[in-house]
Amino acid sequence: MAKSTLSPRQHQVLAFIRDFLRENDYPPTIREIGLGCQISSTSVVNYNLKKLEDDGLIIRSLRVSRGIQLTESAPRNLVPIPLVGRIFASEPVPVPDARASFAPDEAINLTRDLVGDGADLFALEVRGDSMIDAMIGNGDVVVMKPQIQARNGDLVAVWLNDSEETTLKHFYLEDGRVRLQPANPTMQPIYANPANVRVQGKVVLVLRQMKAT
Amino acid sequence: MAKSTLSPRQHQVLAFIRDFLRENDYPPTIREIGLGCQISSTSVVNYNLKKLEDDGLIIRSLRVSRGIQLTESAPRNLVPIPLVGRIFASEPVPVPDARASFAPDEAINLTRDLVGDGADLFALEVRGDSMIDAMIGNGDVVVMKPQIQARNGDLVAVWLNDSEETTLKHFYLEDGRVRLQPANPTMQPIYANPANVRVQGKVVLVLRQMKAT
DNA sequence: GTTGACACGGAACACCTGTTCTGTTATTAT
DNA sequence: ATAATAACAGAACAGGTGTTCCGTGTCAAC
Repeated sequence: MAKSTLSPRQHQVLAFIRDFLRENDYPPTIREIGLGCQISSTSVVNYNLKKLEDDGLIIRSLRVSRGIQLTESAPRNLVPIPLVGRIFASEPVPVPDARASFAPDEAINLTRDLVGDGADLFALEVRGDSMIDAMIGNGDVVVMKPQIQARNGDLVAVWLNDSEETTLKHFYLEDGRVRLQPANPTMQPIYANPANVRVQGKVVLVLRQMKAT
Repeated sequence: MAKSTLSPRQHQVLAFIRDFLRENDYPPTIREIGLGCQISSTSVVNYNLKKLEDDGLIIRSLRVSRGIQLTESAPRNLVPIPLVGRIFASEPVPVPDARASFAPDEAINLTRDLVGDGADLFALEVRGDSMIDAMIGNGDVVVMKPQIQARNGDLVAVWLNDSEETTLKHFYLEDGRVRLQPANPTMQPIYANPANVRVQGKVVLVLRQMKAT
């Protein structure tokens, strides 16, 4: 049922479905396929679709309009990441609620190969030059994953209780104290008491967009 | 027509469309949306869909069954940018040929709202810490647009003839000489003779991806 | 109180859509 | 020649589907 030679018609139909899907984002109807492939009868289209399904090239949903999927079609690889606010040195990171509703008009879409599954991720726009020792400047966008605990080496956003500021540093727990290492290797680390630092999230990705020309 | 706050219903509908699309690869009908969102009337679904369309979140094809596309996942929104090589301080930027063939597995896909039209763009991976005064570190990826001339304020990759190195700086032509200003405002500019600098391209975007957990 | 916008329900309509049935034509095997 | 099969056309049907019209209730403004 799987392997057989495709007739020219079946190639034509398959190609049409691909093109149609690329153009419209939804599959064609039987009659639209007929129109696009110069097939005057719906039964003939249905006939060839059945062949394609027998060959495992498409999957049909019975009695469903436009119920055609390409088996080759890749899973959706765009992940919308809500841009939930800004990050200042003088304020804690505004970590969003677990399932807070977000306005997708304020979202950044990235491919799955960049951010993986993308669950729980959120983005913040950096204001001010206070993160410069993390090589992050004014206007940069940081994509973060909310988490309370950090592992050694993670670039995390931490709130320092006594100095009352947010900073982005590489996190190391060693000898009972926390070393916060700037990403810029020419700068010196900060040492802090674990009780004094509150990890708010881990930086997954940094995005800097230049002004339009 | 574009800017408004989405009602909970509209969030619910939008989320349902996303989930349905992920599950079936084709968009839902109005009645399927109503079923999935506990909306008993098709007119109400239609009403909310119209709102979503007015907000630019979906695109509807009139009188077409399942004629709904998410603007966020429109295929035309994705721009593949070839990752053509690495950039060292000690070598000129490897600007690619106009239409050199590139393997798609070595490409970065970004949305059009980030990089615009995307024509001619190419990406380079930065090696070494020599670009730190531009807030660009080892492993960062820079997306560049090839160009010979720069406008004041552009962040450009330039090759310095006499010191024989590549650097990323903000470009200013003033009083017959070139001022190369580091993006990091705490650092001092370099002044150079225009004959000594060769502009190779303009930085459009910087991407920094953290190591996987 | 009245008005108007907003969100929703119900019903009806016309068309779309998948399915099925009956034929027709050309090719190939027997 | 005859039969079988593949590929196609046309028509008809039942149900799906988008659209539209007419309501109801709520809420804030005036």
